[in-house]
Amino acid sequence: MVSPKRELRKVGLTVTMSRIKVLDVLASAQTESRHLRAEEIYKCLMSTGDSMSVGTIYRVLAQLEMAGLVVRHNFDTGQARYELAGDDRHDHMVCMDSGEIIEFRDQQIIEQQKRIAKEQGYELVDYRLVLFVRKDIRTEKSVGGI
Amino acid sequence: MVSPKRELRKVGLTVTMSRIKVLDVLASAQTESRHLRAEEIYKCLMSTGDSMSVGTIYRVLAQLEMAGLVVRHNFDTGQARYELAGDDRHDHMVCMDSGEIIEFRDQQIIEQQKRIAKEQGYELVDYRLVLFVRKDIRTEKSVGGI
DNA sequence: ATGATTGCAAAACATTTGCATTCTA
DNA sequence: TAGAATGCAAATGTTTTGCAATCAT
Repeated sequence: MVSPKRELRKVGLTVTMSRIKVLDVLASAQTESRHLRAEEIYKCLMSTGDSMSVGTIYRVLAQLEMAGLVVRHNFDTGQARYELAGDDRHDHMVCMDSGEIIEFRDQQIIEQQKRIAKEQGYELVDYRLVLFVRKDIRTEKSVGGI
Repeated sequence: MVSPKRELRKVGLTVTMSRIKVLDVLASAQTESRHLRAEEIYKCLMSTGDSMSVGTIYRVLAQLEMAGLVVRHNFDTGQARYELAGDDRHDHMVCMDSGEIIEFRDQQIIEQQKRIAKEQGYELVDYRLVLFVRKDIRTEKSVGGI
């Protein structure tokens, strides 16, 4: 994210402190590959003295998501997690032991999905893919009995 | 599902009216390839005169899920949807126009995922895959700019 | 100035839980 | 009969929203 202000203008949103602050928090979290919940963004802002109401955070996130600047995830059942949308579309794997979230990109899997959709007479518009993984200890295991 | 009672005993759950009724509703919904929300199960039971508290429905669904008799999905952000667990592991695509949910099975995509996990030094334990699709009208479109 | 944005608190919503009652084995 | 399951309602946790005050252009 070059400049929050520029990004906001580019997508037709007015430049406000709230939006800039939320983008800043997400940007700094991104360098650590973190995916934040609204509550975490709120606490993060509070800790730096930037107060903002939770309601506003949700509103800002919704607007940024609609504008395509932010992506919302639902890894687990529970709270949504947010991250900056980059040029690089990627998916996630979640380590079931450590809770660590690993990002990955794989063109092949997207092609497969397009193929599957087409086989049913549909066109792929979007998808959600999350892999639940464990450190590879050379154990032969299958998924869902397959 | 051969017999709800037998299934319940098999997984070590006592046979109660609530559990049987919920399994029945899910079984009849399954023939229409429906994935029900707790609220829908509740209404379905009410409409046939079988009253059951919402709290119980959630408790029963949680138990059935832990026992492996039921699978919980989170297609959209919002309420969870439940379906009977069958022997056949399958994934879903959601039509963005009609809201229709199509089930599909594809071994190739699972192999791809195993490969991706392994490339990162992990072992695939489970995954969530949902394709968002639209009736194929021969429009060339790409996903996420890819 | 004016329309969009925000704070605040209440509302909405799905889901969970405590406790007394009822049911299963 | 004992222990598990249920109804009911209150509690929870996340997210949304109405309205008056404030801000961006």
